[in-house]
Amino acid sequence: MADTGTTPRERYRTQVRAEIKQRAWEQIAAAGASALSLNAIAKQMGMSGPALYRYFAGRDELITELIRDAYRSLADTFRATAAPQSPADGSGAPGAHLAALAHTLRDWALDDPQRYFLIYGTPVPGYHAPDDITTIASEIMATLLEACATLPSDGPAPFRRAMAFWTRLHGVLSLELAGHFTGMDLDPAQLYAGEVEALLRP
Amino acid sequence: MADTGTTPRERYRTQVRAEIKQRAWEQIAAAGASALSLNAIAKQMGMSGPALYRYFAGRDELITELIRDAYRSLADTFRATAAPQSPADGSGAPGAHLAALAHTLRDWALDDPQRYFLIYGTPVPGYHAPDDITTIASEIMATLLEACATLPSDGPAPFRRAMAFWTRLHGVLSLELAGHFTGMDLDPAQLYAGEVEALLRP
DNA sequence: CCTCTTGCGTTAGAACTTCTAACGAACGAG
DNA sequence: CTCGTTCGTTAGAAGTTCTAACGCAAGAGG
Repeated sequence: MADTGTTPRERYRTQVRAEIKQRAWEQIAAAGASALSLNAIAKQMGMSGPALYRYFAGRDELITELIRDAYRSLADTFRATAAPQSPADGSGAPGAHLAALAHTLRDWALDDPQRYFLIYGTPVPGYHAPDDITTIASEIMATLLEACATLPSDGPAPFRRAMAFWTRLHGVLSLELAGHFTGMDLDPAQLYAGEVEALLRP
Repeated sequence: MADTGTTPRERYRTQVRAEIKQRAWEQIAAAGASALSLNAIAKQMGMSGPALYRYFAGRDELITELIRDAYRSLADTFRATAAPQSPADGSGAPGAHLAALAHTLRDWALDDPQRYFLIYGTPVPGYHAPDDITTIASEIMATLLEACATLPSDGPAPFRRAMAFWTRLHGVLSLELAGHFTGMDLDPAQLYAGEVEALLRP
């Protein structure tokens, strides 16, 4: 499976890169992105520090790669979320695709909260993502926009609807993932579902 | 002004602590909380590294103190946001207090985005805020709840309304502050105002 | 099959970081 | 004026990222 690359060298290289990234994700899930340590990853893999620099130019490039993978993962997950049996003319349930996207988003975020925050969390003031990453970001937005365009248009314009969808769901989701709802006698899933429902009937 | 403490020693101590925190805020605003360096602060203040440990037990305690100050600042700013000339019986403009809180929140966040993210940004998996900080957090929530309770009650219950207020405004605000709207031909202030308006008429 | 270039992992070390320990000096209370 | 507390210092341990130089192993070309 997945013999990326032709030569044995390339295969080995991509395999090691993949393992490095996997350990990096484990560290990030455990203690956040700021606690990611190249040295610790190297030790876990049984090799000594600077060896990792054969695979990533540095900590920043590794993190950027993880951010790219996170965007890619969300974009693919969004794309794979088909409108459930809607006959392309938008009959069936009108907002089924949007609702499916909403629940896909929440599942994806809950699956790895720190991955979500790598995309939508606290920005680093100096940092600017490379162009290909912003391209993936607009892919995500495009998927959302398409789903909004299939709705009956007696409500707001597709773009306004998409922005409301994005901002409101991110609002609930990020506060939930950050733990701001704990001890508040509140079911985050229900709050989320309530916002989705409100979004589908304006 | 503000001669906190009686003895000269205490005055000097609180003054140095204040300067340390101020430099810390500058660093955080410039490069994010993860780039905060005690050594750099010490050098800026003309003293050598470990001297700061007389004033803060370590980096974590300093950051916790900054988080506390951020919460305190937001709570005070919220409390100071009076309902504009509403005669206590809730006549006048019904949602004036809520609208004022909304704009106060945005102004406060724009004034120092990293301070906002210190409260509502990416959480550190291991970290749990001390009890007094969660107390301040509930102060903020209480202010919001009170403002929601003065609304005509043909809409949702005050608690639901407060949650919608919180999550929706945080959704728009955090995405704006993180720069996710750049290059999107969209006025964040307008989007924000639109959400506020929608919040006031359900 | 043999060479030879390319790539990988190593150690050494510089420049950082947080943080502890021990020392000396200055300050203020008695 | 003395004496104890507090402050700032330097030294150093244990981390971190990252560069440089070295040796070895593995694949490519003759």
